[in-house]
Amino acid sequence: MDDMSNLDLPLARKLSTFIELKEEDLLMLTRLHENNRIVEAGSGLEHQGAIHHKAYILRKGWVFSYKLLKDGARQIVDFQISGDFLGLRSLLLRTSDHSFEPITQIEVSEVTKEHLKLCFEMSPRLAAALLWAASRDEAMVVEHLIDIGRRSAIVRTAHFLLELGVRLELVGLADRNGYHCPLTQYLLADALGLSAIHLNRCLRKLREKNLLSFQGGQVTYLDFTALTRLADFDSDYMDHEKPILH
Amino acid sequence: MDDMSNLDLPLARKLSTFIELKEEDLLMLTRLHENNRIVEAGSGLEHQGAIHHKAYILRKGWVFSYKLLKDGARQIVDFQISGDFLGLRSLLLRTSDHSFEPITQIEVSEVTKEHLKLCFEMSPRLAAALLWAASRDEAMVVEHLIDIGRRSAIVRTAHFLLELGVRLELVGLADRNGYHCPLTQYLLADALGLSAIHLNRCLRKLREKNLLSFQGGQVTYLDFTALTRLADFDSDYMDHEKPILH
DNA sequence: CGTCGGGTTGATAACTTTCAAATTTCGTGG
DNA sequence: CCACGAAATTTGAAAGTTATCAACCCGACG
Repeated sequence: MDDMSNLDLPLARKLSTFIELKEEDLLMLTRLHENNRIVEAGSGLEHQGAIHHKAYILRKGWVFSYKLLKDGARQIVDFQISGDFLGLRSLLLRTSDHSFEPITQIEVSEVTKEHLKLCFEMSPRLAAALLWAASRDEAMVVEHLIDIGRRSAIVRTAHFLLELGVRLELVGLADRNGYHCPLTQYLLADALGLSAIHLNRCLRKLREKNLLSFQGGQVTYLDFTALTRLADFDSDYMDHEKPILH
Repeated sequence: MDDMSNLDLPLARKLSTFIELKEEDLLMLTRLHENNRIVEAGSGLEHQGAIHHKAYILRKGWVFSYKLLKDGARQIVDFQISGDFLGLRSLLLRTSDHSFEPITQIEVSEVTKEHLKLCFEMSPRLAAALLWAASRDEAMVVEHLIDIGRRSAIVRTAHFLLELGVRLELVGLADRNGYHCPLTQYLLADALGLSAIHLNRCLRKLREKNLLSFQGGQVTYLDFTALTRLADFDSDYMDHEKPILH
């Protein structure tokens, strides 16, 4: 059935959690996924300040978006997972303000300005849903900001990993026990604004307290309730409702 | 002339920097500004988790958006100035994820879900421009994230104040000498993820180095070039082009 | 005049980074 | 299956940054 092949797309799965995707929306979604590429881990996708006017839908794999500072420090802004957009903003603004790099081998669908225009014209419902998804992503950057600004290193670590878990659940890549996570401690540290060494100690503390373990590419919740309590975790900001155009 | 009265709106001024506002756009913009309110400094506008489904355009004054943590700490996510949106996201998602509070007396125009719908239908150009503006605001939250995550306290302070200056320039409230700034050191500290005491020392250092002074509600650049160099400041991420729908 | 919010300063404590090095893990070729 | 090298993780010790606590100053305001 056509529906099945479409809901096979992580983005469709994500969107369909919130709006009922109609025939024309699924059609448009399929068109957005026509131009596919596979990119190997480690290759730069887009460079700071480069003019691209291209965006991607991440179908499979992990990516991080980051910015390098002139002193060589790196701040990771976000990790992207299946169903997320890459560089949607660079379609709207002249410069792309940060760079992307695949953590694993990834599969992406290229989305052009023309795609988006078409989408706005042919299926405004879908366009609104996409903007809703983008808006939701923004909400998570805000939470990330709060993590870094006002939470202690250990709380911050716990909170971030929980948040990541909820996102992965949305596309079926996590459950209440934990999830597979290909991040190195260096990557995670650069996301959390910590040194890798200190992060390592925080992870150890979380493990020793029997709250969460992050080993061998696997995040495991050891005591979910206690963990959310420690992390001051509240998934409300990811709560969902239909977007404005239904 | 009608144009003049419209460009008198800070939002119109901001948008018109990037797209040519046509008759129908200005008309729609005017409609968005029909329902006005004045709110005194210090009164809460919207509470964490409250369901509002209302947004505002800030016409005059300063607002901060923030989140309180359960341990009482406060992280300020952003300051809003003339022409900025308040709570646009709460129109799209069920919960508003953080609270707003006016710093000064403010003038706002209330924008409802219906307004936005109408806007999408009647003037998609304008709708796109509004989304562009929102996207631009998001880009600034990202820069703010980088400030907090990987810049030292003093660089962070300088960078943030420069960024604020550029935003104020867009609506005619700053020039290359500096700007009026009603923030207290406590507010600024909570935005930067610093203690007020440490921020105070950073400000002193910036003053002693003859880079920037922040006193008596006035930010003054003492040596703009040296300041941008210290702050690793690059306004590229705020660069502008026409939004996708022209 | 007294209070209050904001700003400033010093001393101390806590947290986090940096540097250096040992250990473990993992992919690859022998 | 084992050896090897590279990458990732872990630990210790020392240094640096930032927070916290406790005052004190100052101007606005009733």
